[in-house]
Amino acid sequence: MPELPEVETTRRGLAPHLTGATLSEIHVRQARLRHPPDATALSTLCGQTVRALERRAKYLLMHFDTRTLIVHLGMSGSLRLLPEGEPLRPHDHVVLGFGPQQLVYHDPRRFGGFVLAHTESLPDHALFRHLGPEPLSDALTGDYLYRLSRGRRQGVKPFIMDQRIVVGVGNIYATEALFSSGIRPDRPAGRISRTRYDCLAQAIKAILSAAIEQGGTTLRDFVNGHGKPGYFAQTLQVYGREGTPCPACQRPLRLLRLGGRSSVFCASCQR
DNA sequence: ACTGGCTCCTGAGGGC
DNA sequence: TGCCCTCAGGAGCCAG
Repeated sequence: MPELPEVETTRRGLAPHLTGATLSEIHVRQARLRHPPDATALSTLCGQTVRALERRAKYLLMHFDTRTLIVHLGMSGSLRLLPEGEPLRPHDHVVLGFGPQQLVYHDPRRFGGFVLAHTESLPDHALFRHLGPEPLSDALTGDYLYRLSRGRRQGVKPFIMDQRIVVGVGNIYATEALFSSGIRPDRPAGRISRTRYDCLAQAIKAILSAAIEQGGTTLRDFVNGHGKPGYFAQTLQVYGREGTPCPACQRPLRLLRLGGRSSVFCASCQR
């Protein structure tokens, strides 16, 4: 999935085409998603215009006249804009018609979905209430991570992947940011110095920003709003490269399993 | 309060 | 060729 850079890439690709467009029809072809789309509720958006397309964490927010349609891409989701009448493929679960173009939600693993919410109460919405700050905002600092991590024995990698701590950092970018800042993924979060958290916070921002610039990371099937892959995969230093030489010291990269997620790291460069 | 483990689902890839 | 196992970009829920 889509981590933050992939959702942001999708948002940037779609915004110029969807902003100001009026929804003409909605087809829910498969409602059994993690967040099941309610076809009846969604149909009340027909005739309304998209006022803005925003992102919060890994959620895409489609603001209509009276309500906001929240879209999550789960692990394998993508949105693409097609000419009306273009043939659909397997796992194209929801189609939003905007006159001559259609926005197609595709999600083989069905971990994503759609939630309709009242725009004015979005910050209080159950999906958003407990989310941490945006990683590219000034709220994410080394000092912030340092303070929240005190007393925690959990590994630093699951710690920075916890959306209550900071949003948008998934397995790929957590792995890369820890390599970049020289911190072992299994080091207890509470046993890392303020200085090293400064370095980690900067690495998270730098890597997410670079990934957005490159259109995100395509491992299997991520595509932006126009069906194009992202190019950050070629920039990845360690993710998915266990057993191959560390780009810095040439020693073989090792694999750990932390919180059920694979974590590649260099035992020599990361302490 | 934290933490790790399990779960939802489909598809790809490796070993035999 | 085919079968079975493991793993994959997320994240909510549960028990200890």
